[in-house]
Amino acid sequence: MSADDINNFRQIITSNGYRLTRAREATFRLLVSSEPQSVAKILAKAKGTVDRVSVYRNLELFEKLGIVHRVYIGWKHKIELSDDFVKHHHHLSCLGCGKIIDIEDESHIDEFIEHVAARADFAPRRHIFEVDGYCHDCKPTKTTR
Amino acid sequence: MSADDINNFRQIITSNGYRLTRAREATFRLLVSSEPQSVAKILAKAKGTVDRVSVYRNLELFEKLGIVHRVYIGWKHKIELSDDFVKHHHHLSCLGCGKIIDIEDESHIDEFIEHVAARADFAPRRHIFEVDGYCHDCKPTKTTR
DNA sequence: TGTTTATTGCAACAGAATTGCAATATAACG
DNA sequence: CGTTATATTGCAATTCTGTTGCAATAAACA
Ligand SMILES: [Mn+2]
Ligand SMILES: [Mn+2]
Ligand SMILES: [Zn+2]
Ligand SMILES: [Zn+2]
Repeated sequence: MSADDINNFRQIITSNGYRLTRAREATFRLLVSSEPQSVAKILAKAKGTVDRVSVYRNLELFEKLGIVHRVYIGWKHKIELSDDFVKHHHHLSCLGCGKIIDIEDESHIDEFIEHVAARADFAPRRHIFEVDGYCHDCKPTKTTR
Repeated sequence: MSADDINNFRQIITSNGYRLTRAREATFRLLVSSEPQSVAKILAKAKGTVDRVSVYRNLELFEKLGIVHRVYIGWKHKIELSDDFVKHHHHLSCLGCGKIIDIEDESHIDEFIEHVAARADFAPRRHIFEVDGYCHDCKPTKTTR
């Protein structure tokens, strides 16, 4: 989380006619970790600083303004900083240890989406793509012992 | 929903040592519509016929037995008949009218997953892939008027 | 038809998210 | 600056979704 990110955040909030508040900025700072976080975790971090309700309301606002977006990992959704803050991408998530590996290569998916969308005369806007499985350390196939 | 589907269903239930009950079969029949349905919708349909709790418990069982699986559409999960009933696939879902178009072509995604997984020494198990956007009839780009 | 026990339905509970509203803090203006 | 209008907050109460315990019920099977 750079100073630039904070300025960028302030810019988005104010330029859209919303007020720059303590609760708002505190909530934004909780999203630092580049890894996607569950709402529960964010609420836990916010405890004592920002009220639950305000966290919910601001996450909703952030989503509307494109500051964050949801990703699905392990069949639960998590919140992740988006676009200007962290480039859109996908994940390999380990069912064993919970590790989350970023998938850098977006172009293949975009191509594929273009392909199927064209055939159905469909104009794509967003997509979800997440993979579950086992990481190097957790591969159950490995007969280490 | 053919008679075969019902027989197939009964076969799966009994051969796994579970009992074929009124509530169980009624719940299965609620899944008829080949389109994925929200749990809320299924519960609404079940109202007065099968208790909420039994619906939950049986959907869980169906999932365990591979009779249904979850898909993510519009950032909410829905229940869809699976595998023997409907082959694994993905969707284009329209933000305008709610229409859901099946994506037949699974091989491209599988290839892509193999590719990224190999690079990370990751053993993939499941994946989510869903696209939102606008269908032919709802394309906002069209300047019809 | 009787016995066994898996399954159901109900009620009570738990946790996540939402809503109403008065108190407060921000932004804008004189 | 100090004042004002109102967006935003925090708290309480509520709703919603899913879960758990348990006695009544009904499948399965002899
Ligand atoms: Mn990521
Ligand atoms: Mn489908
Ligand atoms: Zn792992
Ligand atoms: Zn449409």
